[in-house]
Amino acid sequence: MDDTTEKLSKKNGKKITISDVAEALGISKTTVSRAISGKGRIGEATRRRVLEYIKVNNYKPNPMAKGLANKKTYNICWAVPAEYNVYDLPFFQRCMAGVCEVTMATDYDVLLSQVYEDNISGLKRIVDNKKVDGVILARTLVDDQSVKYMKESGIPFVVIGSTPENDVIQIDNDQINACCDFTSLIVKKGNRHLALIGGSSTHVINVSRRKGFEEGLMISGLKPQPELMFVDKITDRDIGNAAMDAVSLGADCIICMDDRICYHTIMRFRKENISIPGDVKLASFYNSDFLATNQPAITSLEYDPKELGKTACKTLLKMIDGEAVATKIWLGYEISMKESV
Amino acid sequence: MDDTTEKLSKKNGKKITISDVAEALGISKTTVSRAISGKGRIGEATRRRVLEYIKVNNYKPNPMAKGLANKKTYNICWAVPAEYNVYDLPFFQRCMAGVCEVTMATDYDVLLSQVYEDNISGLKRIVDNKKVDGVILARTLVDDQSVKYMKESGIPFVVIGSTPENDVIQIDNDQINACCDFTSLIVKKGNRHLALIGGSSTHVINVSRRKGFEEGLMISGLKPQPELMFVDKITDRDIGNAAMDAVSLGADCIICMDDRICYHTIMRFRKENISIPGDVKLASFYNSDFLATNQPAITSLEYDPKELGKTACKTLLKMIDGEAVATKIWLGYEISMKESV
DNA sequence: TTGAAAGCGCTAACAC
DNA sequence: GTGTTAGCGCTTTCAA
Repeated sequence: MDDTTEKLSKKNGKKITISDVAEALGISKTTVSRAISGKGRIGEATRRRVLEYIKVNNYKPNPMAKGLANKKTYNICWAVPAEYNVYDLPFFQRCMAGVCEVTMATDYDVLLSQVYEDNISGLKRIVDNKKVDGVILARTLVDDQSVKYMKESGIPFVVIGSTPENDVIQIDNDQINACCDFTSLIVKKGNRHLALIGGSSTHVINVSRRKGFEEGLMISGLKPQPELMFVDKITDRDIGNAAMDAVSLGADCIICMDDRICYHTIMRFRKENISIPGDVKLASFYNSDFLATNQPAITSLEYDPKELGKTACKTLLKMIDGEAVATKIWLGYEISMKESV
Repeated sequence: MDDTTEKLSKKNGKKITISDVAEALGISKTTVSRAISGKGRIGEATRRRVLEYIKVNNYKPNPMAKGLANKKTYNICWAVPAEYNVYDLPFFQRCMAGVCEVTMATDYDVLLSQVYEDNISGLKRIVDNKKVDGVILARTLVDDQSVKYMKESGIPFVVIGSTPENDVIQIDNDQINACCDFTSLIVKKGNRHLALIGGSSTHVINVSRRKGFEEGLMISGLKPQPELMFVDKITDRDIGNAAMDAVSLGADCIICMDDRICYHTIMRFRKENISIPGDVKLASFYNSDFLATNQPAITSLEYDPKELGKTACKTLLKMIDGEAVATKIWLGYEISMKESV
């Protein structure tokens, strides 16, 4: 934007309004509005004249006024967990990048809300204050306050992940099948005693992964061994201990539910001089860049978080426009076999 | 909120407006408005009656209408780098948490904008569309388009970091002094050949850290050795190679400009069987959770990113309210000596 | 101390 | 095809 344009777009230092445009062109505000929105009948000539003028003069409609008039905000809410660890970060960041990429191509902007497992007041405020036209919940819990609240609120929303609640639009990778496939493939590689180390079972994703793991064993003709399944391991200490226990109990391969668990397992093994894959094999249900540079390379299940974000956002935008959408949208996954198994 | 309140707060399923409140109380909208805003004269009795009523009925003023009337949006923009390699950095997330914490205690919400080094169209759109009352730039570049654009725009903004541009409100840790202190302390520990590995010199922070490093050597009576200073190392490969070169050139200690660099250095050394601190010592100019659990613990400089976010946000809010603020606000740092040096 | 009325910038019936 | 008019929900003079 050069200086000339800059100056033209203001009127005594203030932004120009639709009235200024109308007046300058000697037509009514309605006509200008129609030219811009494309709604209603309007002569092709006038339409072009208006469009040309607003382009030259860099006129931008005021979203506040527009919002007030048609009861829309042109904002969506990206609700991310406030409690997370570094290892979850890449996931949410990539999802968010997907969301932003989609909104950039539309009239929408993204309002941020941090939600806690036990405190969703931030989300509530944004929704109650009518500051957004829809919301994306970045993760789901087994018993999820945000989901319940959003259902009551009546405004469009989607979740990234799955939920037991009915009638909720969900965008997810098919965790159960993915983990089932992954597990059975590892069994095919000759491993018979698979251990599982997982995080909090308040998270739907952890429950699903565990389920997939068990199914994977079953279809391989193995029985899940409860003593080799360690769940709700939150601290790095607990994770490390679970890993050591798995080894003492004779596990030949440990599957970690996520990268954080995998990372702490590796650290503990390094400390205890347990070699991968010599003493025990190792795999992870999710691969981020953290593990990407590890030695040895970790066998893992890979998803595309950015695509999740994009799909979630596109779906939400459709809902806001009143279009029908599928309740459940599944995205793919890839299995990446490496030296660690 | 129980069901009764829930129902009271709606009128045929729609949110109640200021008119509804006025009507119900048999007073004018003006009076209701005054009771809420606290501006203008109003009888104590009526004021309390109104406040009581809106509380019971859960009335929330519509920010769109409010915004249109007094030309405010009650949103601020949090502009973060969109580059892929910063996605995983906890730094920006923690800053953001600070920003959100502050806004939560006010009427403001946070609008997100991803900015690229060479493309700030997202920021421009948000500002041009008047969707925010102010913006926080999460990092600064040596030649920063966003800063220049924001200066022109005329709307309040602050930067986290430093900038050569004049009259820009900056919130930063004193990187130069911090890195200088840190470097000289490491020299005092008996190290004579310090290598530096740094990221892009388009970032102000990297330039400052390098400067601090050089000053630290000088005040310790050492001369910076150009061959031991590796900058603009972006990819994990380049970083690893620089680290290997530093070792072959006889460095006794390597200082990494940030965690990502430190992480990749560690990974490479692990691969090449170079021991820390046995073969070479290692330190980082910034410590995040990345390194927190590393073995051996990494000597590092520690900042408080959340505090940066909080301070930046508070400062911006003051500016929006027309208060005067200091141009440069310095936050502290701590040196944390660990086994790696 | 309170209220009537105008206006913020835009949209959408409803006329013409 | 275009304009008039009445809002959207709130704030703010200006009177009373």
